[in-house]
Formats: sequence, C-alpha cells, structure tokens
Amino acid sequence: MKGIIAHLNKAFENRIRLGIMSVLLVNDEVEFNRMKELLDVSDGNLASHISALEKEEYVLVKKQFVGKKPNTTYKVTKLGKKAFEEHLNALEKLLKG
Amino acid sequence: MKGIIAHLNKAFENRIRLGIMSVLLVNDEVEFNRMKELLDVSDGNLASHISALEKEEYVLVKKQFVGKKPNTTYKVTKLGKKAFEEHLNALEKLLKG
DNA sequence: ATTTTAACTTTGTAATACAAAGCACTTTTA
DNA sequence: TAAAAGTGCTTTGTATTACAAAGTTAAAAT
Repeated sequence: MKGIIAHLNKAFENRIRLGIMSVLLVNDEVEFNRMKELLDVSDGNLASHISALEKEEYVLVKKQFVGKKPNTTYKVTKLGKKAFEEHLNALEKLLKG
Repeated sequence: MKGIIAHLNKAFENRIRLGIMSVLLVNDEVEFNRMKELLDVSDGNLASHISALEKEEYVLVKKQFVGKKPNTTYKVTKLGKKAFEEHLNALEKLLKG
C-alpha cells in the first residue's frame, strides 16, 4: 500500500535544499555568495547541501576565475528540474487532499 | 539578514509530519490506524512523529474506548492550523520566487 | 606584512529518523 | 481454552543528518 507521501523526494526535504532548488528554478545561474546571502546560511553548511544535490546530479557546479578571483556558480540540471517539479506536484497533491 | 527560508517551520520539515498535518487539515478527526495506512509508516514511527507534534501543541490526541476496543484519534489544534497555514504561505512565497 | 575574500573541508556534536522488538491489554479464532 | 492477532504505544539501537566552528589554500587588497 503506497502512502500519500511516497512521492516526496527526500533530497528536497531539508529546507536549505528546498531553498537552493527554488532559487535555481527562477535564476539561471547563481553565485556562491549570492546563494549564501539569500538563504542566510554559513558557507560550510551551504557547501555541504550543494554537494548533496550535486551528488544526485540535481545541481551543476561551475568554478572559474572572474578576473583573478575564484568564482563558483550553481545551475540546476535537467534532471534536477524534473525531480523538483515532480516533488512539487507530489506536494501539491498532498496538500489539496 | 533574514533568509528566504526563515519562515518555514521546522516542525513540518519532515514528510511524515507534513503528511499528518495535511491529513488533519482536511479530516476533522483521524484514527491511528487510518493515519498509519494513509502514510504507510510503522506504528512506532507514527507514534513518535505524532508525539512531536503534540509537544508543539499542534495536534490533539484523544484516547477512548469504542465498544471494548481502545481507539486513538487525532485532531489538529487551532495553533497547529495557524502554524501550518503560515508554513504553507512561506512555502508558497519561496516557490513562486 | 597583515588582513580580507573566496570557497570550501574537516571535525565534532547533537538531533533525527527509523526499524525492530517488547509490552500490556483485549478480542477473536481454532 | 489455548493460541493468535489487534491496539497503540515505548524502548532500544543504529545510522543518518544538520550544523557550528575551526582549519585550509591561495590570491587580493590595504
């Protein structure tokens, strides 16, 4: 017997990861520091949640130099977008009874 | 600096607790076994999540006998309803950018 | 020369989630 | 009438997580 919460994706259960995905769905590319500010989390904490999403291949991490400064940006992958949308569908279905 | 996820309620982060609240928002009163079935969780696990919500005073537990059988039902409290609605508002705000 | 910025990684701790087993009691079934 | 099953937990144990804090590497700015 399949429960009504079965389609919620564990990767998006945590609110920081939920926040990351939400930001990445409406912003094509977001920098580390911008994301940190938006979510108001520590750098270590952000890095670890990003890396969890990266491991699932939901987020793509791009490292480059802008001028001489290191610069890290994040993008959602196609897979991540799909997974997140499915999660939101499941959420919606759950919430509207 | 307040983050965009700051208004999400920690009590509702877990999907089982999210499920419980969703069920209780549309069903005035729900029995233990019905809830267990709906969510497809073990009895111990359900009990522990219920007790977490009870501790926050978001859920009210009523124990009685129906005939000779023990019967436990759950109801959302006023406080729980308010808190959950605020959580959903925060979620919505987060998700629509 | 020292501090700051960037972007982590490591370490340690506390909280959580959950399965599994145990429990007290009653009712149903063989 | 003895055994099995149901109700609704509590306890125990383990594994996973979240997070803060501190450490790290390397360049940039003062």
